Amino acid sequence: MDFKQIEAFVSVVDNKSFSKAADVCFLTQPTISARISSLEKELGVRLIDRTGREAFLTDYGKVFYKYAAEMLETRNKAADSIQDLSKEINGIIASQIA
Amino acid sequence: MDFKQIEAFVSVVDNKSFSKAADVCFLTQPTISARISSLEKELGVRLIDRTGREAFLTDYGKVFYKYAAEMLETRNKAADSIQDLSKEINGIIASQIA
DNA sequence: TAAAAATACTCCATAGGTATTTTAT
DNA sequence: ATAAAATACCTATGGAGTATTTTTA
Repeated sequence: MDFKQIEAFVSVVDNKSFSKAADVCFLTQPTISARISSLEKELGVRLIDRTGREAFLTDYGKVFYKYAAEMLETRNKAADSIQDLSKEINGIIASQIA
Repeated sequence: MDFKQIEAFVSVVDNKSFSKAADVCFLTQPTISARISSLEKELGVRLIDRTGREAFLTDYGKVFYKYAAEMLETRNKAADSIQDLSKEINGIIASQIA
């Protein structure tokens, strides 16, 4: 499991389309397809049903989606926390020099 | 940010050593080094202080560690939930056939 | 028939290993 | 002097693109 796969999955779900997700992520449609396929292969289940014009979640996909959102959120929070601490520490260092 | 990097980080912290982490993860020490370095480069801060025999957390590392643990936990829960649902559904299908 | 996804293929980047050097106790 | 991490280097895998085919509404 990989953040790139997770991002692709969430984007496909949010956009209800592989090609739209590709546009939003600045990637090509085959790249999105590959990421979704490899994620599904890894989990051993189909997450997205793409028979028909709209891509929609399978039961597995519904379960996975909330974990996916949580993982992305935690990752973003982690990066933000590090940046905040970094600014704080740099501020302290700057005031020591002055 | 990448689950491989996160796993390496957590393992180094837990084992207080790059080489022990490598053994535990069935990888080589340079691979662990590379994963830690790339994670630190990405975040722009040092997570682990490796002056001295023991590898220990920096202030940034302490902050990052809890998010790292949470991301791994969520990932594992996601995989488990999918496996559980898969077994449940397969059970239902099996009983339909019988 | 037109749209959206899948497939085939090619290429390049990077991940990971081995061998070695550096560093710090 | 020794143990641990860093670095250099090489290779192979796979990630991502383009072009094309398949599918289904």
